[in-house]
Amino acid sequence: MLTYAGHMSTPTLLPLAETEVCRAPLTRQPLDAEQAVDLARLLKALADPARLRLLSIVAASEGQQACVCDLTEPVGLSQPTISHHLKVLMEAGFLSRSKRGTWAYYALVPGALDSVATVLVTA
Amino acid sequence: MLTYAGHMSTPTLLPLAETEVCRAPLTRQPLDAEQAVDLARLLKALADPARLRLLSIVAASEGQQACVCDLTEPVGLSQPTISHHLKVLMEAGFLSRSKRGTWAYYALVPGALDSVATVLVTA
DNA sequence: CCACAATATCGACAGATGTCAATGTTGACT
DNA sequence: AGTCAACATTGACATCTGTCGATATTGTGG
Repeated sequence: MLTYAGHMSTPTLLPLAETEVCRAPLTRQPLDAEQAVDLARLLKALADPARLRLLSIVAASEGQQACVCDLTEPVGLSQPTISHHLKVLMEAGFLSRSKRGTWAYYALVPGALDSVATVLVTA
Repeated sequence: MLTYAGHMSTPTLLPLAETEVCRAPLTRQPLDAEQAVDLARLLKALADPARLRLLSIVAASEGQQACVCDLTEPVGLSQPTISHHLKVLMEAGFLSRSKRGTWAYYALVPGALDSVATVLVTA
């Protein structure tokens, strides 16, 4: 689904998180090489302090969305660096981008973080 | 607790996973800089295909433990590289090591993966 | 059309990371 | 003691990554 107002960017790369939703916890049976690479790609996207803060700030914002100008100051990095991190999170499927006027609003992709959490859980 | 048979190695670095167990999901409120660095450190330890496979193989092994010689062949990397990855996972608090004779048995630290999963979950 | 504001992209650079071969350590067994 | 097996550590190397300044792109408003 994931229909948003405004112009929805079409990511050139496939949303990685989606390919990975329906996996059993990694503690149930060994992952093969391909599954490991896919999951590692998602975790790599999350494994950065700035990106984690970006995700949490977006999640805690009004309407679960925020524009770049709202994110630069609290994280304390330059605007190009923030844009870079947002792109990484988008390509991994954790964020979506909708453009309204000059502003680009980033929002959490529902279920993306949860699918990673599900794979990690031991139960 | 975490009492194991055999000689239990005492990691020189504090088990990072433990410091991080009691955090609310990152989507509830923004993480501060320190929390972000801590969580990123854990995710970095997980964000590698070889290490994910190591974790899953250990978890699926008899008694949730395996020695290095059992891990080298299925992962397809050299023994020093396997030892390196196991060390990373140990220092992050995901694996523990108990030595019996010449063999070093690695085992999942109960709850370590789950605590990361809990932080990631959206609910 | 022209300036300006918000983002994105590019190029460069320092530092981190994954990998292996070589070597060191430790314990078992004769 | 001596040898061998399992594992850890070291050193080196290529690659990846995070960061910024500079520049390009796109949309707004005069």
